[in-house]
Amino acid sequence: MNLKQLSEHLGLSQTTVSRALNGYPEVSDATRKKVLTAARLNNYSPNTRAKGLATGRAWAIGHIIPISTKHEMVNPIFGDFIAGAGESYAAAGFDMTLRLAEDDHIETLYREMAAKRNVDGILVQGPAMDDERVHILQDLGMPFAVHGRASSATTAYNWLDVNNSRAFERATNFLLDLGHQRIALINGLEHMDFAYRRRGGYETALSARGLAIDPQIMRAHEMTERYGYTSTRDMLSQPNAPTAFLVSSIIVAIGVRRAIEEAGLKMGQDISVITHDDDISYFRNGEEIPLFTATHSSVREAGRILAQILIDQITNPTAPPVHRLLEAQLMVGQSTGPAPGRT
Amino acid sequence: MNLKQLSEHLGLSQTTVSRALNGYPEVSDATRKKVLTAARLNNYSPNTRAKGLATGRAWAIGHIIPISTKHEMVNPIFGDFIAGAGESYAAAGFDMTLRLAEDDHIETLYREMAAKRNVDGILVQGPAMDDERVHILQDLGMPFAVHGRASSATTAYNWLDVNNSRAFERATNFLLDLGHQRIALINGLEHMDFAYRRRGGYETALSARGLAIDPQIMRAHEMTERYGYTSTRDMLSQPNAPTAFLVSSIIVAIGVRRAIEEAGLKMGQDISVITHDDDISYFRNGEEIPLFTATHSSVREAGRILAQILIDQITNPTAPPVHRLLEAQLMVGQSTGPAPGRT
DNA sequence: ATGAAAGCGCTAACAG
DNA sequence: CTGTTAGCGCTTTCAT
Repeated sequence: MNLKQLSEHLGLSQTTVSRALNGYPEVSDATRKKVLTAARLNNYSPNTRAKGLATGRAWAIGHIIPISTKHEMVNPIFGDFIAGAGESYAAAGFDMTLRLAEDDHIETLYREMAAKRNVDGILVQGPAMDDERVHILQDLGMPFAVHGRASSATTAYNWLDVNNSRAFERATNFLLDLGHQRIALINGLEHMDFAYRRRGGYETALSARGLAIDPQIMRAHEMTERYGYTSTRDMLSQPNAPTAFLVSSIIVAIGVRRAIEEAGLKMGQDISVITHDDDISYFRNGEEIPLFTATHSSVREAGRILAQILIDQITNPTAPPVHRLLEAQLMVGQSTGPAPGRT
Repeated sequence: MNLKQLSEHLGLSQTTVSRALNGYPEVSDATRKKVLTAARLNNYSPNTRAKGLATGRAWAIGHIIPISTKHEMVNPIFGDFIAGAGESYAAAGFDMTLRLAEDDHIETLYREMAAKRNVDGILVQGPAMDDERVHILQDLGMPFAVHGRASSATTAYNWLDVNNSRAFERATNFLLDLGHQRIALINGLEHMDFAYRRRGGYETALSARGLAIDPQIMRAHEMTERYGYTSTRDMLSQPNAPTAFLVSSIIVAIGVRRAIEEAGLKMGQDISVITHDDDISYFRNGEEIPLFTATHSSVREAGRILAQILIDQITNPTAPPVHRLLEAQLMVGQSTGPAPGRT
């Protein structure tokens, strides 16, 4: 059933029916009611492409997932984020268009999407320190919003981020307060913005207490379980082994915990571990790992907010960019114990 | 730059330019060459909505993710699957439209998508035993393909699945050959088709050797780490505890392993564990868990194949439905050890 | 308050 | 081989 058929069925013009359906004021209440019920009864929904062609809007938001670094997709927070974003999109009548792209084709893809006009805006995930995507999108005049921040960008743009440096500074202080002197940092790749900031917070806390930054107990790598395992095992076998670990991802922490167990050490007794991740979707039902979580309850909420920001931008292109910095909230679990000999 | 502008720029009609671009044979080679280079130089890409409106095709495939059971999104195989599907889509010029839906709104959503005509087909993931989606889509006349199978469906449809029952039968036999008599099954929710089939394979193998099916050492639940942990701990504390575990997901296996370690048992020595998952994306860099993997190398390949099947169906709607059953390949790792006292 | 008609950008008969 | 023309289904002036 299309608009023409519906209008013929009602004995009205397409115009009136369209206006009634879209809430224009110049339609009488009686006709509007008739139109709305008829539409419902006949299972009428406007054809998105026709509507888009007429309005110059695609009614879709693009999410581009880089595939060269598997990282993004596998990240357990990914699912929650797009679940939240999807809620906002659905409420506003937008679809979510997913595209997978090699890192080195990203610019071509953006240009193509802009030309094809099949998305009204793009949501950028996992920005690197000097992320080029921000510049490209600004260039293209394509509305966008970033989950995280791209430090290199100079002009204003829409973003939402967790306060990563503060979170790691507080986590480090927390461990220092417990008496730890050797705190290892097992970080993500530090060309990524979030990882860079996390390291900054860690170093700030150490420096503030006059402690040295020791590269021997700092690691940065793609966040896999294996990475957590090997780096922890490696550091534990060093002469001056760390007594605490600050871990940048819950996935990595699985490996960390395994290495600790294999070394015959007891979590929360011989050793302390704090894991930071934006969300805990993977372990939602397990409380054994202490966590920072964003105060806005979860990454899902972040997705919802950021998507709304992008929709607002699309709806009102002249409005200034918006950004939100969420504070992480410390949650302490059983495996965060005091430093050895300080029980 | 749109078609009109491009054609004016070239001094040709829109028709000729369109034909040249779309590879129609009745265009001279000279003109085609001219058109193609001009298109490239001017960064021309056809407007998807206009093209869709004219062709009656949306150039998009829908992936609907149920959100009531978080399960789907979090599942690590999810990412690989859509990565593979995305490749096929991109090659054929299709976009991927993602929608999140509550389980109980799925029919409404399907009807709406069919009416809006913003997807040409739907890819169904994670089918349950008596999945209604197959029937609804057949009803709507919407092309679709299923990753897995919906056992209840009587008419033919497109699907691709791993041979779950054979895989679990072989895994069970493998453990039986090692001398195990008490093999626990830690399965997914058994209203899901894959879990139902897996249990079938397990029971077949036991029955073939005249062993009893013991509900005491069988579990079925949402596949979380905690579930693996608690159910394993529970079963290990039973009087006649299992000496081997057959686990239905790599995530669950993390919990299983933790419970085993906590019980002071040694993997591959006191106890055996076999984990089945369609893919190993999460632990791609870790070899410590034995796995079945689909012979087609990975779920990514499955996504690629199934997407292509769907595209073929859309392109040629009269062709009969296609299905593929992939055999799992047994891969044995260090933690699959002999039964206790049989070294 | 309602309708007629133009047009969004493209494809696909139909002509030549 | 190339061009003219009529839609695809909707929104949106412009009339009435």
